[in-house]
Amino acid sequence: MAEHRTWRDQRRDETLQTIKTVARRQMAEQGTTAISLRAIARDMNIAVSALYRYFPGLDDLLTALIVDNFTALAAALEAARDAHAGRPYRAQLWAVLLAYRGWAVTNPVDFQLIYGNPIPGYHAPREQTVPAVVRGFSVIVGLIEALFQAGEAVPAPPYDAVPPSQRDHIRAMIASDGYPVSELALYLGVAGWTRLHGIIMLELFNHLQPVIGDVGAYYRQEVAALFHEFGVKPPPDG
Amino acid sequence: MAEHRTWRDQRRDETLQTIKTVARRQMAEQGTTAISLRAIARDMNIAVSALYRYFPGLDDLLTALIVDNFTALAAALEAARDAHAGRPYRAQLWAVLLAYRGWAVTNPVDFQLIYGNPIPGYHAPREQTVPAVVRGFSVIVGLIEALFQAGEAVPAPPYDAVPPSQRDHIRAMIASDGYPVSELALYLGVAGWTRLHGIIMLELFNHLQPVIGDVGAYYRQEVAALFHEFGVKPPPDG
DNA sequence: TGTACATCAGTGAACGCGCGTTCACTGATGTAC
DNA sequence: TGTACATCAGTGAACGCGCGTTCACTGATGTAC
Repeated sequence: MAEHRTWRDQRRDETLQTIKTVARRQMAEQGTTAISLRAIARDMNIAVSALYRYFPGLDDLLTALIVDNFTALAAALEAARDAHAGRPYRAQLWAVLLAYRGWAVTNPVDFQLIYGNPIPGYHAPREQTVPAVVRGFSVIVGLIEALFQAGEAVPAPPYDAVPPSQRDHIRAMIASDGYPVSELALYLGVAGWTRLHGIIMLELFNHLQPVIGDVGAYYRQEVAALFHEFGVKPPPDG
Repeated sequence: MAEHRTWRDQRRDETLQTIKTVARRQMAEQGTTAISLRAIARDMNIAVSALYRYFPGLDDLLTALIVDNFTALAAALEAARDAHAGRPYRAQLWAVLLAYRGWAVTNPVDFQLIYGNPIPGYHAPREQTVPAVVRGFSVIVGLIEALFQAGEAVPAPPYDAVPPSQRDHIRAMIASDGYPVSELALYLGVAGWTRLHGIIMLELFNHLQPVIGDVGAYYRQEVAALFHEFGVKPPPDG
Protein backbone atom coordinates (compact mmCIF):
# COMPACT_ATOMS: atom_id res chain seq x y z
CA MET A 1 0.00 0.00 0.00
CA ALA A 2 2.19 2.75 1.34
CA GLU A 3 5.28 1.25 -0.19
CA HIS A 4 5.97 3.53 -3.12
CA ARG A 5 6.52 7.22 -2.52
CA THR A 6 3.74 9.37 -3.87
CA TRP A 7 4.13 12.95 -4.96
CA ARG A 8 2.43 13.92 -1.74
CA ASP A 9 4.95 11.99 0.35
CA GLN A 10 7.73 13.85 -1.36
CA ARG A 11 6.18 17.24 -0.78
CA ARG A 12 5.71 16.28 2.86
CA ASP A 13 9.40 15.62 3.30
CA GLU A 14 10.28 18.90 1.65
CA THR A 15 7.94 20.86 3.91
CA LEU A 16 9.32 19.10 6.95
CA GLN A 17 12.84 20.12 5.99
CA THR A 18 11.69 23.67 5.34
CA ILE A 19 10.19 23.89 8.80
CA LYS A 20 13.46 22.84 10.38
CA THR A 21 15.48 25.17 8.19
CA VAL A 22 13.31 28.15 9.06
CA ALA A 23 13.46 27.22 12.74
CA ARG A 24 17.26 27.10 12.60
CA ARG A 25 17.42 30.47 10.88
CA GLN A 26 15.17 32.05 13.44
CA MET A 27 17.19 30.66 16.31
CA ALA A 28 20.30 32.08 14.66
CA GLU A 29 18.69 35.53 14.66
CA GLN A 30 16.87 35.48 17.97
CA GLY A 31 18.59 32.93 20.19
CA THR A 32 17.71 29.35 20.97
CA THR A 33 14.94 30.17 23.44
CA ALA A 34 13.14 32.46 20.99
CA ILE A 35 11.99 29.57 18.83
CA SER A 36 8.26 29.81 18.11
CA LEU A 37 5.77 27.94 15.98
CA ARG A 38 3.90 31.12 15.12
CA ALA A 39 7.06 32.81 13.89
CA ILE A 40 7.91 29.80 11.75
CA ALA A 41 4.42 29.74 10.26
CA ARG A 42 4.58 33.46 9.56
CA ASP A 43 7.89 33.08 7.80
CA MET A 44 6.56 30.22 5.67
CA ASN A 45 3.29 32.00 4.82
CA ILE A 46 1.32 29.17 6.30
CA ALA A 47 -1.30 28.80 9.03
CA VAL A 48 0.17 27.94 12.45
CA SER A 49 -2.11 24.99 12.75
CA ALA A 50 -0.63 23.44 9.61
CA LEU A 51 2.59 22.82 11.53
CA TYR A 52 0.75 20.34 13.71
CA ARG A 53 0.56 18.05 10.68
CA TYR A 54 4.33 17.72 11.01
CA PHE A 55 5.06 17.86 14.71
CA PRO A 56 2.75 17.01 17.62
CA GLY A 57 3.99 20.12 19.38
CA LEU A 58 6.86 22.54 19.92
CA ASP A 59 8.88 20.11 22.02
CA ASP A 60 8.99 17.53 19.28
CA LEU A 61 10.33 20.08 16.85
CA LEU A 62 13.05 20.91 19.36
CA THR A 63 13.94 17.28 19.76
CA ALA A 64 14.18 16.84 15.99
CA LEU A 65 16.48 19.85 15.74
CA ILE A 66 18.71 18.61 18.56
CA VAL A 67 19.07 15.15 17.04
CA ASP A 68 19.80 16.74 13.65
CA ASN A 69 22.53 18.85 15.22
CA PHE A 70 24.26 15.98 16.98
CA THR A 71 24.09 14.04 13.75
CA ALA A 72 25.50 16.91 11.67
CA LEU A 73 28.33 17.36 14.16
CA ALA A 74 29.11 13.64 14.04
CA ALA A 75 29.08 13.71 10.25
CA ALA A 76 31.50 16.65 10.23
CA LEU A 77 33.90 14.74 12.48
CA GLU A 78 33.69 11.63 10.33
CA ALA A 79 34.30 13.68 7.20
CA ALA A 80 37.41 15.26 8.74
CA ARG A 81 38.73 11.84 9.68
CA ASP A 82 38.00 10.30 6.31
CA ALA A 83 39.59 13.20 4.47
CA HIS A 84 42.88 12.03 5.98
CA ALA A 85 42.35 8.29 5.68
CA GLY A 86 45.61 6.45 5.21
CA ARG A 87 47.68 9.10 6.98
CA PRO A 88 48.92 8.59 10.56
CA TYR A 89 46.16 8.46 13.13
CA ARG A 90 47.54 11.48 14.93
CA ALA A 91 47.00 13.53 11.77
CA GLN A 92 43.44 12.27 11.57
CA LEU A 93 42.80 13.10 15.23
CA TRP A 94 44.30 16.53 14.75
CA ALA A 95 41.92 17.18 11.85
CA VAL A 96 38.96 15.86 13.81
CA LEU A 97 39.62 18.08 16.83
CA LEU A 98 39.93 21.14 14.59
CA ALA A 99 36.71 20.11 12.85
CA TYR A 100 34.97 20.03 16.21
CA ARG A 101 35.63 23.70 16.79
CA GLY A 102 35.09 24.41 13.10
CA TRP A 103 31.57 23.06 13.22
CA ALA A 104 30.79 24.96 16.41
CA VAL A 105 32.08 28.23 15.02
CA THR A 106 30.24 27.95 11.71
CA ASN A 107 27.05 26.74 13.39
CA PRO A 108 27.13 28.63 16.67
CA VAL A 109 23.45 28.48 17.45
CA ASP A 110 23.20 24.79 16.63
CA PHE A 111 26.05 24.21 19.03
CA GLN A 112 24.31 26.30 21.69
CA LEU A 113 21.13 24.30 21.27
CA ILE A 114 23.09 21.14 22.01
CA TYR A 115 25.51 22.28 24.68
CA GLY A 116 24.21 25.60 25.95
CA ASN A 117 21.56 26.57 28.46
CA PRO A 118 18.63 24.22 28.59
CA ILE A 119 15.37 25.56 27.20
CA PRO A 120 12.94 26.23 30.08
CA GLY A 121 10.37 23.47 30.40
CA TYR A 122 11.97 21.23 27.80
CA HIS A 123 13.84 18.01 28.45
CA ALA A 124 15.49 16.14 25.60
CA PRO A 125 14.56 12.45 25.50
CA ARG A 126 17.85 10.64 26.04
CA GLU A 127 16.89 7.61 24.00
CA GLN A 128 16.70 9.81 20.93
CA THR A 129 19.79 11.91 21.49
CA VAL A 130 22.28 9.43 22.90
CA PRO A 131 22.90 7.44 19.69
CA ALA A 132 23.78 10.61 17.80
CA VAL A 133 26.07 11.74 20.61
CA VAL A 134 27.79 8.37 20.69
CA ARG A 135 28.34 8.45 16.94
CA GLY A 136 30.27 11.70 17.20
CA PHE A 137 32.27 10.85 20.28
CA SER A 138 33.19 7.48 18.79
CA VAL A 139 35.18 9.24 16.11
CA ILE A 140 37.42 10.84 18.71
CA VAL A 141 37.89 7.91 21.07
CA GLY A 142 38.25 5.51 18.15
CA LEU A 143 41.23 7.48 16.90
CA ILE A 144 42.76 7.68 20.37
CA GLU A 145 42.48 3.92 20.64
CA ALA A 146 44.04 3.50 17.18
CA LEU A 147 46.86 5.80 18.28
CA PHE A 148 47.75 3.46 21.11
CA GLN A 149 47.47 0.33 19.02
CA ALA A 150 49.69 1.79 16.32
CA GLY A 151 52.27 3.03 18.80
CA GLU A 152 51.74 6.64 17.82
CA ALA A 153 51.14 7.55 21.44
CA VAL A 154 52.85 6.47 24.62
CA PRO A 155 50.75 7.44 27.64
CA ALA A 156 52.57 9.32 30.38
CA PRO A 157 51.48 10.52 33.82
CA PRO A 158 49.02 11.84 34.80
CA TYR A 159 47.24 10.58 31.68
CA ASP A 160 48.43 6.99 31.68
CA ALA A 161 45.61 5.42 33.67
CA VAL A 162 41.98 5.97 34.53
CA PRO A 163 41.81 7.35 38.08
CA PRO A 164 39.97 5.01 40.46
CA SER A 165 37.14 7.43 41.17
CA GLN A 166 36.20 7.51 37.49
CA ARG A 167 36.78 3.89 36.57
CA ASP A 168 33.31 2.58 37.36
CA HIS A 169 31.51 5.17 35.32
CA ILE A 170 33.86 4.87 32.38
CA ARG A 171 33.40 1.11 32.42
CA ALA A 172 29.62 1.43 32.61
CA MET A 173 29.59 3.85 29.72
CA ILE A 174 31.59 1.50 27.51
CA ALA A 175 29.13 -1.25 28.31
CA SER A 176 25.89 0.67 27.90
CA ASP A 177 26.75 2.82 24.88
CA GLY A 178 28.89 0.21 23.14
CA TYR A 179 32.12 2.14 22.53
CA PRO A 180 34.58 -0.39 21.08
CA VAL A 181 37.58 1.09 22.87
CA SER A 182 39.69 0.67 25.99
CA GLU A 183 38.88 2.44 29.23
CA LEU A 184 41.94 4.63 28.95
CA ALA A 185 41.04 5.77 25.43
CA LEU A 186 37.55 6.75 26.55
CA TYR A 187 38.91 8.55 29.58
CA LEU A 188 41.39 10.54 27.53
CA GLY A 189 38.62 11.36 25.11
CA VAL A 190 36.59 12.84 27.92
CA ALA A 191 39.60 14.73 29.28
CA GLY A 192 40.37 16.25 25.90
CA TRP A 193 36.73 17.07 25.36
CA THR A 194 36.25 18.94 28.65
CA ARG A 195 39.43 20.84 28.04
CA LEU A 196 38.62 22.07 24.55
CA HIS A 197 34.94 22.58 25.24
CA GLY A 198 35.69 25.57 27.47
CA ILE A 199 37.48 27.40 24.69
CA ILE A 200 34.59 26.90 22.31
CA MET A 201 31.96 28.01 24.80
CA LEU A 202 33.87 31.14 25.73
CA GLU A 203 34.47 31.89 22.06
CA LEU A 204 30.81 31.46 21.12
CA PHE A 205 29.77 34.04 23.68
CA ASN A 206 32.60 36.39 22.75
CA HIS A 207 34.37 36.22 26.09
CA LEU A 208 37.68 35.12 24.63
CA GLN A 209 38.22 37.34 21.60
CA PRO A 210 38.91 40.50 23.60
CA VAL A 211 41.45 38.59 25.66
CA ILE A 212 43.55 36.71 23.14
CA GLY A 213 42.37 37.87 19.74
CA ASP A 214 43.02 34.96 17.38
CA VAL A 215 41.02 32.19 19.00
CA GLY A 216 41.74 29.79 16.15
CA ALA A 217 45.47 30.00 16.77
CA TYR A 218 44.93 29.64 20.50
CA TYR A 219 42.79 26.56 19.98
CA ARG A 220 45.48 24.95 17.84
CA GLN A 221 48.05 25.61 20.56
CA GLU A 222 45.83 23.97 23.11
CA VAL A 223 45.32 20.93 20.89
CA ALA A 224 49.09 20.72 20.46
CA ALA A 225 49.52 20.96 24.24
CA LEU A 226 46.93 18.21 24.63
CA PHE A 227 48.87 15.97 22.23
CA HIS A 228 52.01 16.69 24.21
CA GLU A 229 50.45 15.70 27.50
CA PHE A 230 48.77 12.62 26.10
CA GLY A 231 52.15 11.40 24.83
CA VAL A 232 51.21 11.73 21.18
CA LYS A 233 53.94 12.45 18.68
CA PRO A 234 53.39 15.85 17.02
CA PRO A 235 51.31 15.60 13.88
CA PRO A 236 53.13 15.90 10.53
CA ASP A 237 51.43 19.20 9.70
CA GLY A 238 49.79 22.19 11.44
CA MET B 1 19.98 67.80 52.22
CA ALA B 2 20.05 64.23 51.05
CA GLU B 3 22.97 63.43 53.25
CA HIS B 4 21.45 61.48 56.08
CA ARG B 5 19.56 58.28 55.37
CA THR B 6 15.86 58.49 56.09
CA TRP B 7 13.64 55.61 56.99
CA ARG B 8 12.31 55.73 53.43
CA ASP B 9 15.84 55.42 52.00
CA GLN B 10 16.37 52.33 54.05
CA ARG B 11 13.12 50.72 52.94
CA ARG B 12 14.04 51.52 49.39
CA ASP B 13 17.29 49.61 49.67
CA GLU B 14 15.53 46.67 51.23
CA THR B 15 12.95 46.53 48.47
CA LEU B 16 15.65 46.78 45.85
CA GLN B 17 17.43 43.81 47.36
CA THR B 18 14.17 41.87 47.56
CA ILE B 19 13.53 42.45 43.86
CA LYS B 20 16.92 41.04 42.98
CA THR B 21 16.53 38.12 45.34
CA VAL B 22 13.15 37.19 43.90
CA ALA B 23 14.53 37.56 40.37
CA ARG B 24 17.38 35.21 41.20
CA ARG B 25 15.03 32.66 42.68
CA GLN B 26 12.78 32.74 39.66
CA MET B 27 15.71 32.29 37.31
CA ALA B 28 16.80 29.33 39.38
CA GLU B 29 13.38 27.75 38.86
CA GLN B 30 12.64 28.74 35.27
CA GLY B 31 15.95 29.43 33.58
CA THR B 32 17.75 32.66 32.89
CA THR B 33 15.60 33.68 29.93
CA ALA B 34 12.35 33.26 31.84
CA ILE B 35 12.98 36.33 33.97
CA SER B 36 9.94 38.61 33.98
CA LEU B 37 8.92 41.77 35.78
CA ARG B 38 5.32 40.63 36.05
CA ALA B 39 6.34 37.38 37.72
CA ILE B 40 8.53 39.24 40.18
CA ALA B 41 5.72 41.66 41.03
CA ARG B 42 3.31 38.78 41.45
CA ASP B 43 5.69 37.03 43.82
CA MET B 44 6.17 40.20 45.87
CA ASN B 45 2.45 41.02 45.98
CA ILE B 46 3.07 44.35 44.39
CA ALA B 47 1.87 46.14 41.26
CA VAL B 48 4.11 45.61 38.23
CA SER B 49 4.40 49.31 37.70
CA ALA B 50 5.93 49.73 41.16
CA LEU B 51 9.05 48.00 39.88
CA TYR B 52 9.69 50.92 37.58
CA ARG B 53 10.47 53.00 40.66
CA TYR B 54 13.56 50.78 41.06
CA PHE B 55 14.67 49.95 37.54
CA PRO B 56 14.02 51.92 34.34
CA GLY B 57 13.26 48.62 32.61
CA LEU B 58 13.93 44.90 32.47
CA ASP B 59 17.36 45.30 30.90
CA ASP B 60 18.61 47.40 33.78
CA LEU B 61 17.54 44.74 36.25
CA LEU B 62 19.47 42.18 34.22
CA THR B 63 22.55 44.35 34.23
CA ALA B 64 22.34 44.78 37.99
CA LEU B 65 22.07 41.03 38.46
CA ILE B 66 25.01 40.35 36.18
CA VAL B 67 27.25 42.83 37.95
CA ASP B 68 26.16 41.38 41.30
CA ASN B 69 27.11 37.92 40.12
CA PHE B 70 30.55 38.86 38.87
CA THR B 71 31.11 40.66 42.15
CA ALA B 72 29.95 37.71 44.25
CA LEU B 73 32.20 35.36 42.30
CA ALA B 74 35.16 37.69 42.77
CA ALA B 75 34.43 37.91 46.49
CA ALA B 76 34.32 34.11 46.74
CA LEU B 77 37.73 33.85 45.09
CA GLU B 78 39.21 36.50 47.36
CA ALA B 79 37.79 34.74 50.40
CA ALA B 80 39.34 31.44 49.33
CA ARG B 81 42.70 33.12 48.86
CA ASP B 82 42.56 34.98 52.15
CA ALA B 83 41.53 31.87 54.05
CA HIS B 84 45.00 30.52 53.22
CA ALA B 85 46.97 33.71 53.65
CA GLY B 86 50.51 33.04 54.80
CA ARG B 87 50.62 29.57 53.28
CA PRO B 88 52.51 28.94 50.01
CA TYR B 89 51.01 30.67 46.98
CA ARG B 90 50.37 27.36 45.28
CA ALA B 91 48.12 26.35 48.17
CA GLN B 92 46.24 29.62 47.82
CA LEU B 93 45.88 29.17 44.06
CA TRP B 94 44.66 25.63 44.55
CA ALA B 95 41.98 26.88 46.95
CA VAL B 96 40.97 29.66 44.59
CA LEU B 97 40.57 27.34 41.60
CA LEU B 98 38.43 24.98 43.66
CA ALA B 99 36.40 27.94 44.87
CA TYR B 100 35.75 28.91 41.25
CA ARG B 101 33.96 25.64 40.57
CA GLY B 102 32.47 25.70 44.04
CA TRP B 103 30.75 29.00 43.40
CA ALA B 104 29.49 27.85 40.01
CA VAL B 105 28.09 24.62 41.40
CA THR B 106 26.33 26.24 44.33
CA ASN B 107 25.03 29.11 42.19
CA PRO B 108 24.45 27.40 38.86
CA VAL B 109 21.95 29.86 37.45
CA ASP B 110 23.99 32.86 38.46
CA PHE B 111 26.92 31.31 36.64
CA GLN B 112 24.74 30.67 33.60
CA LEU B 113 23.59 34.28 33.57
CA ILE B 114 27.21 35.36 33.41
CA TYR B 115 28.76 32.77 31.13
CA GLY B 116 25.87 31.01 29.42
CA ASN B 117 23.71 31.81 26.42
CA PRO B 118 23.09 35.48 25.92
CA ILE B 119 19.55 36.64 26.62
CA PRO B 120 17.82 37.53 23.33
CA GLY B 121 17.77 41.26 22.72
CA TYR B 122 19.95 42.10 25.71
CA HIS B 123 23.54 43.27 25.61
CA ALA B 124 25.47 43.84 28.82
CA PRO B 125 27.14 47.25 29.01
CA ARG B 126 30.85 46.46 29.17
CA GLU B 127 31.75 49.52 31.20
CA GLN B 128 29.63 48.18 34.04
CA THR B 129 30.66 44.53 33.90
CA VAL B 130 34.38 44.72 33.12
CA PRO B 131 35.53 46.06 36.52
CA ALA B 132 33.81 43.20 38.33
CA VAL B 133 35.29 40.66 35.91
CA VAL B 134 38.76 42.11 36.35
CA ARG B 135 38.45 41.95 40.11
CA GLY B 136 37.83 38.21 40.01
CA PHE B 137 40.39 37.36 37.39
CA SER B 138 43.00 39.42 39.23
CA VAL B 139 42.88 36.98 42.10
CA ILE B 140 43.97 34.13 39.83
CA VAL B 141 46.61 35.90 37.79
CA GLY B 142 47.92 37.69 40.87
CA LEU B 143 48.64 34.34 42.50
CA ILE B 144 50.26 32.98 39.35
CA GLU B 145 52.52 35.99 39.28
CA ALA B 146 53.34 35.52 42.97
CA LEU B 147 54.13 31.89 42.24
CA PHE B 148 56.82 32.90 39.76
CA GLN B 149 58.27 35.58 41.99
CA ALA B 150 58.49 33.22 44.92
CA GLY B 151 60.04 30.46 42.83
CA GLU B 152 57.15 28.11 43.49
CA ALA B 153 56.72 27.58 39.77
CA VAL B 154 59.24 27.09 37.01
CA PRO B 155 57.58 27.51 33.61
CA ALA B 156 58.21 24.73 31.13
CA PRO B 157 57.22 24.31 27.46
CA PRO B 158 54.71 24.83 26.01
CA TYR B 159 53.65 27.15 28.81
CA ASP B 160 56.87 29.09 29.25
CA ALA B 161 56.15 31.99 26.93
CA VAL B 162 53.22 33.85 25.39
CA PRO B 163 52.84 32.68 21.79
CA PRO B 164 53.41 35.49 19.28
CA SER B 165 49.86 35.44 17.94
CA GLN B 166 48.47 36.23 21.38
CA ARG B 167 51.09 38.66 22.61
CA ASP B 168 49.49 41.85 21.30
CA HIS B 169 46.12 41.19 22.84
CA ILE B 170 47.57 40.10 26.17
CA ARG B 171 49.66 43.23 26.29
CA ALA B 172 46.69 45.43 25.41
CA MET B 173 44.59 43.78 28.08
CA ILE B 174 47.19 44.44 30.76
CA ALA B 175 47.30 48.06 29.72
CA SER B 176 43.57 48.70 29.42
CA ASP B 177 42.31 46.71 32.39
CA GLY B 178 45.27 47.44 34.64
CA TYR B 179 46.32 43.94 35.68
CA PRO B 180 49.51 44.36 37.72
CA VAL B 181 51.10 41.16 36.41
CA SER B 182 53.46 39.94 33.74
CA GLU B 183 52.31 38.89 30.29
CA LEU B 184 53.10 35.26 30.96
CA ALA B 185 51.09 35.21 34.20
CA LEU B 186 48.06 36.64 32.43
CA TYR B 187 48.44 34.19 29.56
CA LEU B 188 48.64 31.20 31.89
CA GLY B 189 45.63 32.54 33.73
CA VAL B 190 43.66 32.54 30.51
CA ALA B 191 44.89 29.07 29.58
CA GLY B 192 43.91 27.64 32.93
CA TRP B 193 40.58 29.41 32.77
CA THR B 194 39.57 28.08 29.33
CA ARG B 195 40.61 24.63 30.38
CA LEU B 196 38.60 24.45 33.59
CA HIS B 197 35.66 26.40 32.21
CA GLY B 198 34.67 23.50 29.96
CA ILE B 199 34.34 21.14 32.90
CA ILE B 200 32.08 23.52 34.76
CA MET B 201 29.87 24.23 31.77
CA LEU B 202 29.41 20.56 31.00
CA GLU B 203 28.74 19.83 34.66
CA LEU B 204 26.14 22.59 34.95
CA PHE B 205 24.15 21.14 32.09
CA ASN B 206 24.54 17.57 33.34
CA HIS B 207 26.56 16.35 30.39
CA LEU B 208 29.47 15.15 32.48
CA GLN B 209 27.90 13.31 35.41
CA PRO B 210 26.72 10.29 33.36
CA VAL B 211 30.21 9.97 31.90
CA ILE B 212 32.56 10.22 34.87
CA GLY B 213 30.36 10.32 37.92
CA ASP B 214 32.27 12.27 40.53
CA VAL B 215 32.85 15.57 38.78
CA GLY B 216 34.44 17.12 41.85
CA ALA B 217 37.18 14.49 41.89
CA TYR B 218 37.66 14.86 38.17
CA TYR B 219 37.98 18.63 38.50
CA ARG B 220 40.63 18.26 41.19
CA GLN B 221 42.59 15.91 38.94
CA GLU B 222 42.49 18.42 36.14
CA VAL B 223 43.65 21.22 38.43
CA ALA B 224 46.51 18.97 39.52
CA ALA B 225 47.35 18.26 35.86
CA LEU B 226 47.28 21.99 35.21
CA PHE B 227 49.73 22.61 38.04
CA HIS B 228 51.95 19.89 36.61
CA GLU B 229 51.99 21.43 33.16
CA PHE B 230 52.51 24.95 34.43
CA GLY B 231 55.56 23.81 36.34
CA VAL B 232 54.03 24.38 39.77
CA LYS B 233 55.12 22.25 42.65
CA PRO B 234 52.26 20.12 43.96
CA PRO B 235 50.31 21.83 46.72
CA PRO B 236 50.89 20.65 50.28
CA ASP B 237 47.39 19.25 50.65
CA GLY B 238 44.68 17.44 48.60
C1' DT C 1 6.10 71.76 68.23
C1' DG C 2 2.77 72.57 64.35
C1' DT C 3 1.43 73.37 59.78
C1' DA C 4 1.75 73.62 54.55
C1' DC C 5 3.83 71.66 50.96
C1' DA C 6 6.90 68.47 48.20
C1' DT C 7 8.46 64.05 47.33
C1' DC C 8 7.88 59.62 45.90
C1' DA C 9 6.53 54.42 46.73
C1' DG C 10 2.97 52.02 45.25
C1' DT C 11 -1.89 51.32 42.63
C1' DG C 12 -4.76 49.55 38.97
C1' DA C 13 -6.34 49.88 34.45
C1' DA C 14 -5.13 49.98 29.84
C1' DC C 15 -2.39 49.34 25.35
C1' DG C 16 -0.58 46.36 22.05
C1' DC C 17 1.93 42.58 21.52
C1' DG C 18 3.22 37.39 21.06
C1' DC C 19 2.59 32.66 22.38
C1' DG C 20 0.90 27.14 21.93
C1' DT C 21 -2.90 24.51 21.05
C1' DT C 22 -7.72 23.09 19.50
C1' DC C 23 -11.36 22.61 16.23
C1' DA C 24 -14.59 22.37 12.46
C1' DC C 25 -13.73 23.16 7.73
C1' DT C 26 -12.20 22.92 2.54
C1' DG C 27 -10.25 21.08 -1.29
C1' DA C 28 -6.62 18.77 -3.64
C1' DT C 29 -4.20 14.20 -3.99
C1' DG C 30 -4.32 9.28 -3.90
C1' DT C 31 -6.71 4.65 -4.09
C1' DA C 32 -10.02 0.83 -5.06
C1' DC C 33 -12.97 -0.98 -8.18
C1' DT D 1 -9.99 4.90 -18.49
C1' DG D 2 -13.67 6.67 -15.28
C1' DT D 3 -15.97 7.12 -11.07
C1' DA D 4 -16.77 7.04 -5.90
C1' DC D 5 -14.60 7.39 -1.92
C1' DA D 6 -10.78 8.01 1.57
C1' DT D 7 -6.90 10.45 2.99
C1' DC D 8 -4.73 14.32 4.61
C1' DA D 9 -2.22 19.10 3.91
C1' DG D 10 -3.58 23.33 4.90
C1' DT D 11 -7.19 27.19 6.62
C1' DG D 12 -8.83 30.64 9.83
C1' DA D 13 -11.01 31.71 13.96
C1' DA D 14 -11.01 31.15 18.69
C1' DC D 15 -9.37 30.15 23.64
C1' DG D 16 -6.66 31.48 27.41
C1' DC D 17 -2.44 32.79 28.63
C1' DG D 18 1.82 35.93 29.66
C1' DC D 19 4.64 39.82 28.58
C1' DG D 20 6.89 45.14 29.08
C1' DT D 21 5.60 49.64 29.41
C1' DT D 22 2.68 53.93 30.17
C1' DC D 23 -0.30 56.84 32.77
C1' DA D 24 -3.22 59.35 35.89
C1' DC D 25 -3.92 58.51 40.63
C1' DT D 26 -3.58 58.04 45.99
C1' DG D 27 -1.62 58.44 50.27
C1' DA D 28 2.15 58.00 53.39
C1' DT D 29 6.82 59.92 54.45
C1' DG D 30 9.91 63.74 54.65
C1' DT D 31 11.11 68.84 54.65
C1' DA D 32 10.93 73.95 55.23
C1' DC D 33 9.30 77.42 57.82
